[in-house]
Amino acid sequence: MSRTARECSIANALAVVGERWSLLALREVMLGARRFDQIVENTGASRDILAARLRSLVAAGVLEKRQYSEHPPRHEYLATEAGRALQPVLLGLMDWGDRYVTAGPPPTVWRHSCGAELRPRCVCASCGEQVEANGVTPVRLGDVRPVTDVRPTG
Amino acid sequence: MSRTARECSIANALAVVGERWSLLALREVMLGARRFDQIVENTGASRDILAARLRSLVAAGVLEKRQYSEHPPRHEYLATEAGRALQPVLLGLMDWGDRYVTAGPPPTVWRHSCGAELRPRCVCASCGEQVEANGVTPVRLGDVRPVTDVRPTG
DNA sequence: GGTGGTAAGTTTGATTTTCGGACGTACCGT
DNA sequence: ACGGTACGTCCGAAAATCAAACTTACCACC
Repeated sequence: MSRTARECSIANALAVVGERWSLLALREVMLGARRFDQIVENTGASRDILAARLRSLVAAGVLEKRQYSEHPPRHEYLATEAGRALQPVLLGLMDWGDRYVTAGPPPTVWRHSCGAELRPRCVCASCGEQVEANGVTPVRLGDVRPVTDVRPTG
Repeated sequence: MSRTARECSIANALAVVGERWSLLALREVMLGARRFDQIVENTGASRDILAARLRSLVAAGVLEKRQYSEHPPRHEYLATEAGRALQPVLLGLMDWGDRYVTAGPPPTVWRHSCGAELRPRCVCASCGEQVEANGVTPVRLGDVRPVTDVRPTG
């Protein structure tokens, strides 16, 4: 594994949702595709990898697995509060992808409860101003320290 | 590769910055660690993988590679406008990691230009209200279509 | 002019992960 | 009994990742 790394909540967050297919699986659950085969179809992940990802997301408390039929046994995946709290990350990625990667118009559009087409903005909770990269400065940094393993177990 | 997948800017964004170490490398550049050895030390990535990630981020227009010394030849990496535009994603991940993953106090703290400790919030650009997961509904979804390759070239 | 150090990678060979297709299990409908 | 659906697991092949050693290019000191 790695020798040293900065102690950092970005790294910690990515250890939980940063592996391939994890955020896309969460996206599907948020979009209402809650069943295994739908998530496979809509993400394009391999069945075994997706099963592993869903297991680890459930273990991390991001998703919840619920049985909605006993005969036959059928399950669905729901976002927990922690999972719903990732919405800003998904919306941020979508907005960035719309602007800098996707050619043509945004493939997916959301509506906010105010009635408008949702365009997410990142603002400072204190002053309400939009956060610009040059208006933000690190004031305390996590230490760089020896690590044995950066990655999630499982 | 995969058979089908949803056309989606989240997936497109992740094809550019979703591989392991990419966002952590960008984090380091944002924090002011612009040189190769610093990024290796602070992320914990292998040198060869990091070199590949930096190459692909430069190719995608997220980072820029600049020579700051000719003798000896030395280089640094800077965030482009597209790279700086990922700040909300990094802050969103950090905030989520602080809340749901990292034990104890936030390892890294930023200050906003207003003087306050930065706490990022995701709001609707139209009404300014904070975006809650249950206040957002998809109104148009990208098609699920056959794909040959979801991943970035390189 | 030889030794040591720094910076930015590249090479190497072993390990780990991912891939997609086939298979398994449990049930339902006809 | 046969076909279909849902939710995975298993398999061997292919690709990605790992850590350490090596390379190149320069500078500083003795």
